[in-house]
Amino acid sequence: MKPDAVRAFIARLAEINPEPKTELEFVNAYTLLVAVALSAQATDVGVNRATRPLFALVDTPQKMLALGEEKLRDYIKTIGLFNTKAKNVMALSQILVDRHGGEVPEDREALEALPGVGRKTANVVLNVAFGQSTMAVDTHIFRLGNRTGIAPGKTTLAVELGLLKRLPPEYLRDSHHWLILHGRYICKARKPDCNRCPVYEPCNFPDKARYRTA
DNA sequence: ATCCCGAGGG
DNA sequence: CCCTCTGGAT
Repeated sequence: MKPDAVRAFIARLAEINPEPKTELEFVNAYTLLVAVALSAQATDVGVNRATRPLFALVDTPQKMLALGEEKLRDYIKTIGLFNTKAKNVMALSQILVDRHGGEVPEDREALEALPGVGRKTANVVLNVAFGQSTMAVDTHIFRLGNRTGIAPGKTTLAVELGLLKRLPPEYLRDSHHWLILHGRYICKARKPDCNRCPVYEPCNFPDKARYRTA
């Protein structure tokens, strides 16, 4: 996609949703970190359903350690990969207490050193909790990067770097939300809703006409 | 059967 | 690169 089309694409999404926000529920940087760590291969709706009662009681790593892995597992049983996630959240909470004064570190290296926290999760925390213009590439953004032609790439890292390079800087920080929401509700994996698409014009999806039926 | 705000291990 | 972990929704 040409630079002008990329700008038109993102500017249109910005126009529709001037103040985009995360649909994951959280009350502070720690609960955001936990929520994102729990979101692998799960829907936001499913994660929120599990974390709502949890975060009402547990909103610090100290409280998580006091809760214990068994009880945490009960809270997140309905989310996929719950066993690994429960272990990771406990281990990560212990590290926050031991090495970071119970706070969520504000740098990528320290975040990615936490168990269960990779580049994508670190990027979300840096962006949402600390205001950095990172681009967290999840399943939706990876699909959109390739499907629309904004930033094609074989890996999530390639798509991330492509987006960082091609998106206008002033739109960078919020683009994470615009793209993810567009992917979730319009440019869906199975049946992209090209009829309701606000960026049909600049989009380079080869099959877009085929999905505009009614 | 496929997808959902992935990460870690081999 | 591949595989595994995993319940819930469609």
